[in-house]
Amino acid sequence: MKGLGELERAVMEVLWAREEPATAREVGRALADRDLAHTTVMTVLDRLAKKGFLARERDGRAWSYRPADTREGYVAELMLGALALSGDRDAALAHFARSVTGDEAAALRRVLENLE
Amino acid sequence: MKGLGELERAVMEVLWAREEPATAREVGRALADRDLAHTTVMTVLDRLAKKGFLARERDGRAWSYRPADTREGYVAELMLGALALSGDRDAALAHFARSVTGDEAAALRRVLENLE
DNA sequence: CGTGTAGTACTACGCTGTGTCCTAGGTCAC
DNA sequence: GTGACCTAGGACACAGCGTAGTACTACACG
Repeated sequence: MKGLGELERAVMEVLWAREEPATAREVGRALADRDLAHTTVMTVLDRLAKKGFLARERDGRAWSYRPADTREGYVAELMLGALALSGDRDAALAHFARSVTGDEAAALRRVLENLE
Repeated sequence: MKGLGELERAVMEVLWAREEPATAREVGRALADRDLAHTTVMTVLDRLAKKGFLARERDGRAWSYRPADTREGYVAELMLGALALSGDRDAALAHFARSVTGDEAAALRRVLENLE
């Protein structure tokens, strides 16, 4: 699992934040503050689709994009990727557990208890 | 927290695997199968030190390098970095907790219980 | 003492990934 | 048909990383 670039992540944010799929035009509008050329948005969308982060389907003449995975899923993937770099996964997990905030540790505990 | 490159990580592995600090020559020997030029090893060591992953001190004429952090610490940092990308940290943590193996979940649970 | 060995600093080059955009060309509404 | 809108594909710059050469310094041994 590779991390994404700055713009790529911003684009994913836009798509994760909507329920609906979006066209390049719409994503561009959502990123209006960046003042990007339309083709820039298209290129990024295209690359993200090629990398499997987005699925696309026709919407009239245009393509409509939607995330292939949830944001949480993506983050979890990244975390697993980091974990995989470790020789001693348990030790790394322990270190990690001690690094999150108390509230998060509690949240984690709750999830783990309800796991089965 | 940025991820490291292939060679950079390999070099870190070498240093994490030893108790003692090591010189460029020693690291090069440990990576003998890669058949790297001595200067290549030095460059990588230098970059890692500049990035803060290694600390170095004089050892005769040569520099001796040792990791600035443990491997588990590094992995935990990476995982936290990934987590920080999430809008909803708890949701991402939950997703993550459900992604690790059962044994790892148990290990996590143990750590979290002793944390309180 | 000279010469080789080993060490350092500095510079460089190619490849890949990412941000950025242009140009050329198709299509639909009016 | 003309304009608005869309796409595909190519392009270019910049950064990060793998890789290494050069130039210079210091020590050890014959």
